[in-house]
Amino acid sequence: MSSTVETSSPLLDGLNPQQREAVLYRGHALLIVAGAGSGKTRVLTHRIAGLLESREAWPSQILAITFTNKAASEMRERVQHLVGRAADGMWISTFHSACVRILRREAEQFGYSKSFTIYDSGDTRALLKRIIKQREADVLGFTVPSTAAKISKLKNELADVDSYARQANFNDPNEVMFAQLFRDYSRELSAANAFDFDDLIAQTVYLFRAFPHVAAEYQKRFRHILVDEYQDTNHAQYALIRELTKAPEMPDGELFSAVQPASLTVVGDSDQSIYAFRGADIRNIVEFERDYPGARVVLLEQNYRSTQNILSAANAVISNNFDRKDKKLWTAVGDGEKIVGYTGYTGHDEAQFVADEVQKLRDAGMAYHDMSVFYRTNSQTRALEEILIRSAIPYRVVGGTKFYERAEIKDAMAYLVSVANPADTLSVRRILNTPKRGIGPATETSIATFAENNGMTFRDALRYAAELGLGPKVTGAIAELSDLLDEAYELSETRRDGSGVPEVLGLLITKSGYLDALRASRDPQDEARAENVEELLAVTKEFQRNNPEGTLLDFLTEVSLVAAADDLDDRSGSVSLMTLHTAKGLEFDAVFLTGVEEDLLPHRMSAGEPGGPAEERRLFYVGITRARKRLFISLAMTRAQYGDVSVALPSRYLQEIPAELIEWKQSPGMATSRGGTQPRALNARRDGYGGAYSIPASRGSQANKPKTEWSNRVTGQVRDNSALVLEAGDRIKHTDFGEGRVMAVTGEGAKRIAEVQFDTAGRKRLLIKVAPIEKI
DNA sequence: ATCGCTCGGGTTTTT
DNA sequence: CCCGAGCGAT
Repeated sequence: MSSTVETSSPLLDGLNPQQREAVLYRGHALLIVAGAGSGKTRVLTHRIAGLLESREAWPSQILAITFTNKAASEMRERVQHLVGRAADGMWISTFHSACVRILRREAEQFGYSKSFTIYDSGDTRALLKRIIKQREADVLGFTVPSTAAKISKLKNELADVDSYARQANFNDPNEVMFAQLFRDYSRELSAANAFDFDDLIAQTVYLFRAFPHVAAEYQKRFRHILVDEYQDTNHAQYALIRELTKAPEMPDGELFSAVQPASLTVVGDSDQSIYAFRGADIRNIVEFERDYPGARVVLLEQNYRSTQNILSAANAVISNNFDRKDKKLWTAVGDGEKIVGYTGYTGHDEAQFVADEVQKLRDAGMAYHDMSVFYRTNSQTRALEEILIRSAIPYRVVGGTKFYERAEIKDAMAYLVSVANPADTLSVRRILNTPKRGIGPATETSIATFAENNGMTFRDALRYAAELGLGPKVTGAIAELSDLLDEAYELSETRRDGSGVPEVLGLLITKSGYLDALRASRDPQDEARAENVEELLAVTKEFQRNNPEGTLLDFLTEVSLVAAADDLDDRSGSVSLMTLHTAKGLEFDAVFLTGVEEDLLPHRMSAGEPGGPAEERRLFYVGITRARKRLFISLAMTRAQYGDVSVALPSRYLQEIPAELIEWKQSPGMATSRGGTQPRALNARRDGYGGAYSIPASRGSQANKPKTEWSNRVTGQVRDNSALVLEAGDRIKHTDFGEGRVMAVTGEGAKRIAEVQFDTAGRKRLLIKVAPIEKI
């Protein structure tokens, strides 16, 4: 049914020929190989709008899948911009939320109830911990993380307990034990009416395979399926798409045989595949043409994001990966500035470089939120944060230890889950003695035993507190908790309309005494925890405002599926800090790639794995291609890890960037060449590296500056200068920068900032409260 | 049952 | 360095 969209349509304005082809092509399968920054979201949204405009599809017949909620809402917004309200009826969501939506509708078909809850990796770990202990599997060397990883891997490959057991070697006690653990885990999950992350996809595939009439419903409904970031799909996700793009199978043969399979559009870039560790299979995209014979392939190579210098660096790096389709990004915008490189003596030194450059960019008119700092591992944030705080640069860490992973938030959420899904024993156990009610492990066990003996859930066993033969105090505490959960349940049932979720949460955290316990605690951290719980209450109110019809279950689902990048607020006036993984799909005017060292990038854990170095190179490539105008690459010669420092070597990938593209403010060679105070071993190992970097002659003056400029001594001690009064004209002494004169003081209270002209280290902004300074 | 101490172990990336 | 587990004291 190939009707054509007029070539004069405004949908095609400003698109290059390849983009137009990708928008206009009509056929059963289309692969858009989209290099970084080549306008793939534009192509996808215009393609969707074209389908609607030409009446080839109703909104409800379109399913667009992304990996993050952020990408999904961005896509929805842009489609809305093109077609207005018609966007409302479309499914634009992540793999996970699309599957939750399907599973909630169909749960009863296969023995779940629609009130199932979703276990995050923390829940999974907690459950496995109990199971491993019960089976005493730890003596065989089973650990929670390794077991969790193995189960996850199997589920991503669509293996279940039975299929694992069938091929397991029963002479190997480890395999027997693992099968047992896997079985226990699966049993506990279904008893709790819960799915873990991997189940959401895998169970949907099972559902479709076991119930063809259910599958047929979705196969008929979705006529156009579009998948973003296809290179990051794992086997289960691949299988899900395959199921959805099959011709619907009818119980009695011919009736619907006229229904064609849905058309499939996938967009991806194998050079940006960085999730192999999570089961992503690059073959899904590489072999797409074989999977879908007759598929059209469109290549998008023109880049609309970065300068040519940045792209040339990216091209040069990625071309070192063999076994890839050659692809060269190019741009019409010109060379732009050179990449700036810097080698610090320590991680702190490197962080100071970042802070200084950030401030320079800001002074030149760039907004903080257009800059971002990337790193390979989350632990690298600490040094960066410390310096950014001192320099009074507003920043935010995206991802990392997330709000919803904090213990107090998980506690509060466990209360909500206990109300919404009483079968979820893990949650009920979690709140059983939180806050302290005098219910210890012994009592918990006797409740569990009672539940088992009487064939009821743990939650229901709480109703029989009196029959457990416990002391009056404990019995009363259990009954009180049970009553509270009942009361909250009643409330959630009667307030399904508007104010339900915040009211239920408010009731639970106040009447349980949880909030009061935090407030009354002597631990100063608990004050912040109480604030976090109140923050969660604010989140529920916000949720209810946005979803007046939203139920408690909807709220829990939404929270379970938020990802790191999702909460990135583009308009916050802060520099964002994130891992290279989180950075994928984002772009910034200025990007700082930090810690470009061996053992970090490539990370030492993956350097030895097959395909590891290639994947790490792609990660580096992803980082480079996030930058629009300015790219900074930095490393340190020594890196602190678990207390002591160790020598760091420049990453092998650094040498893959043509020397003429980088202007080193301090190259690895320079950093060591003046090394009177550097340990000898540091210089000795550098041989063979120094020569690879050209030292621009015009920058020679940099190297002659006194060493104090980038002192590597940064004290770790916490200080509080709240009492220090400074005003313009004062002389001060800084532990790192030496002496200087205060030029101006701005800000109030704890946020007072001094602008200081140092005698040798240049001009800096310092947060007075924490800066290591004294008046002289 | 709870609190606070010490000791030992583990350290990649995350929908 | 930061965490959780385990232990002893209250």
